[in-house]
Amino acid sequence: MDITHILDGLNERQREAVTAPVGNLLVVAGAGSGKTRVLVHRIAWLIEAEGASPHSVLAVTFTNKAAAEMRSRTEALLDAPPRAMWVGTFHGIAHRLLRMHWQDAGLPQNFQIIDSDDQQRLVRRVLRSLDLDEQRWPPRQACGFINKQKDEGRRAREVVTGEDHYLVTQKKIYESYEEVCRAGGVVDFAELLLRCHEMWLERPDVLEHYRNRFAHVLIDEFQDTNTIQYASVRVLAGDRSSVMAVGDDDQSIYGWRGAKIENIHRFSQDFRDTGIIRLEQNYRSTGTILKAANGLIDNNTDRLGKELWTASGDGDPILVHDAYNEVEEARFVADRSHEWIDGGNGADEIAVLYRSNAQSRPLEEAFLRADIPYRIYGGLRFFERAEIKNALAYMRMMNQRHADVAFERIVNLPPRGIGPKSVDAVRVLARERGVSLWQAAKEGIADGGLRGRTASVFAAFLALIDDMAAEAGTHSLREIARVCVETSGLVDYHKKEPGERGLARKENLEELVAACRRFETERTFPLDPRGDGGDEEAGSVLDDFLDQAALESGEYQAEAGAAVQMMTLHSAKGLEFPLVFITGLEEGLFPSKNSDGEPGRMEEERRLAYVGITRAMRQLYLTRAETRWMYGTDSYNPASRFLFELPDDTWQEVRLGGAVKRARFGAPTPRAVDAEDGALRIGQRVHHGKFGEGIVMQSEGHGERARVQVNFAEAGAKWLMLGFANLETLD
DNA sequence: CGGGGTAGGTTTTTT
DNA sequence: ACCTACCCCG
Repeated sequence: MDITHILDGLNERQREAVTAPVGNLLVVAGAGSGKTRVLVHRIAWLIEAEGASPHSVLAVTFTNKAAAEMRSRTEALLDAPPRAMWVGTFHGIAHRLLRMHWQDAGLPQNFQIIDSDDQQRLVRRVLRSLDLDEQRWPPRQACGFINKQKDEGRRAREVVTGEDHYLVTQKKIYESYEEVCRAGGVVDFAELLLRCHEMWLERPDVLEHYRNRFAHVLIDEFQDTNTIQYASVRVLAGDRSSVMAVGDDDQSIYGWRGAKIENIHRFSQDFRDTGIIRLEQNYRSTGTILKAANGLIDNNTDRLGKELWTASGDGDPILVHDAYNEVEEARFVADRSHEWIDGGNGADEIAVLYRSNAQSRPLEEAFLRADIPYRIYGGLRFFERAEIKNALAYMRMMNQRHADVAFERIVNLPPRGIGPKSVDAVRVLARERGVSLWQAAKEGIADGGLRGRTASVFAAFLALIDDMAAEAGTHSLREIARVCVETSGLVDYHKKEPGERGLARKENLEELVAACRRFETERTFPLDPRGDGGDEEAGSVLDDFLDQAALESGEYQAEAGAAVQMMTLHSAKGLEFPLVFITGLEEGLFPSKNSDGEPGRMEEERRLAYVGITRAMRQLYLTRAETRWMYGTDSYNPASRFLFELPDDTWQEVRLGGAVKRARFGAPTPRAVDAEDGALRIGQRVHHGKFGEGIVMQSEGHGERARVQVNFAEAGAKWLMLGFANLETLD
C-alpha cells in the first residue's frame, strides 16, 4: 500500500510522532505546531502502515467540534472511510458504552442525560426536601461539590467529612442527590464518566472486551483531562495497549474545572516505556509574536519546558494601546479592524478576545457603529435556551410519561393554574408510593389522593399530554416537535411576551421544528462526531434526538458570511486568526482578581494570556482601558502584569493624538502595598541601586515574603523582594 | 395562582 | 448595568 501521502508535508518531529513504533507516546505539541495533523496522520499510519483495524482505534477529544474535525480529516486522508473507528468526546464515548451496557452499569435501559441546568434544578429540590436554606447552601455550590467529587471518582459514601459541618452537609446533599438520580433514571455529565469507569472496574469481562478491542487509543488536549478521565484511560489501556497522548502543558486553562495539568507530567511514569516527542516548530505566528509568547510563559514555573520557534520572519511588532475607557478601547479596535478590511482583508480574519463575556457589549456597539459585521461566540447555546428546553421536555414526555425532570419543568408551563402547592401534593404522593410524578397524579385523580381543584387541573394536564401524543402519532419526529411547540401553547405563550425576546423565542421554537425535520432524514446533526459502529441497537429517532441534544447543545448550525469573531480567550483555544486583538489587559480583569492569592491560579491566567497571544498569525494588538465601567461603577485598574512580562523588543505603544506624556501604560491607581509598611504604594516612584528609577506596579505577599513589581524606565518590569531590594522612595 | 416589583450576585466552559 | 430569584399583592 502506498503510504507516502501520510508522510508528505510533515516535518521531522511530526513524522517521528506519526511513525513511532506502536506503544505509549506523549506528544508535547506547542501552539500552532500541527497537533491535530499529527493525530490524524498517526491514525492513518496505524491503519495503513501498521495494518491496524479501524475497529481497534479509539480517538478521544473534549469537544464535539474537535471530534468532528478529527473524523472528517481522517476520512479524507484514508482510502476507505473507517466506519468502525470510534472518534468522540469523553462524554460521548462513555454515553455510547453505557447505552450498550446499561445492564452491566446498573442503569435502567431508558436512562436520560441531564445537563447542568437540570442538575441544578434537581439539587434545588433536594435542598428543599432536606430543609436546607438555599441562601446558606447555594445550589450552584452544591452542584460544584458533587461534580468535583465525581470528577475525582468519589461516590457520596466515600466522601470523608470528619467533623466539618460544611462537608457533612454537602455529603448529605450528595447522597440525597444520588438517590433522586437513581430513582429518576437520570445521569448527569460527570456521572457518565464515573459510571463507565466503575463498570470497567466491576465487570472485568466487559473491560477485557474493550481492552482487546481498542489496541490503539489516541487522546487530544491531554492537559485538560481530569482525574476520572485519566484513570479511565489507564484502566482501559492496561499494560498492553498503545496510548498516544497529545497536549501542551502551557495551554492548560481549565484547572478550575477539574483538569489536572499533572496528568501530562504523570503520563510517562504511569504508562510503560513512554516515548516523548516535542513539537516546537510553529507554523502559525510571526517570530515576534512567538518571542512575546515565550517570554511571557517563561514567568511560569513547573513547566515541561518548550520553546516555540518559526522558520518565517519576525513580522511586525505587537501593538499596545492604552485607552482612556472601554468605549475608546472598543472604538480603537473597530477602527483598526476597519483599516484591516479596507486593506483588502477579510473581516473573518479578525478575532477580538476578552477575559469575560461581559466585555463584549461596548465592542459590539463599536462594530455596529463602524458597520463591520461581527459574530459573538459563547453565551447560551441553542439546546440550552429555556424555550428549547421546555419544548424538549414536552418531547420527552411524549416518549416517557415517567420522566420526572421533564414533568416538573412543563407541568405549569405555559401557566395553567398548577402552582407550587399543587405540584407539592403530587410530589408527596409520588414519594409515598414510590412512583413517578405522572403515575402519582394519575392514581391520585382516580383514587382520591388528589381532590377538588388540584385533581381537576392535573386531569387537564394529563389529558393534554395524552392528546398531544395521539395527535403527533408515534413515528414522525417533526410531528412530535410541531405538536409540542404548538399544541402545548408554548408558541402562543412566547408570542405574547413583549419585545424582541418573545419574538426570538418564537423563532427558536420554529428552528427546533426545522432541526427535527433535518434530523429525521439525516439522523444526525451536521456536526455529528459519532461513528456508525453498527454494533449497537439504535434507539428511536426521538431518543437519539434527545440524547444528542443533551450531549451536543452547541452550534450545529453552519455560519454564513464573513464577520469579525468575538469570543472569550477560553473559547479561542485551538483557533487561529491573522489579526488578533486581546482587550482588557488590566489587573483585576486579566488576570482576573479571582485568581489572585493562590499561586496556581495566577499561572493559569498567564497560560490563558499565552493561549491568546499564540492565536495571532500576523498581527497582534493588546489593549487596556484606564477606566472601565463595570458592575455599575467605574473601576480604575492598573495595566496587566502580563504587559510588563513581554520582552521589550516585541511591542510598541500606539497613542492617538500623542500629546500627553506619561509613564508607560499611564499611572496606576494608588493602593497600599503592604499594611505593615504604608510607605510603598502602587504608583509610587522608587529608586533602585542597580535598575534606576521605576514605578511600583504590583505587590504580592506580606511581611518578609512581600514582593513588589517595579516597572523601571531602563530595565523594564522586575519583581523584587522588599527585604532585599533596598528601594528608595522618590515622592 | 400569577404578574410585577425589588434585592442580590455577578470569570472562564464542555459535556 | 443586568440578569435571576424571591416576595407580595391583586
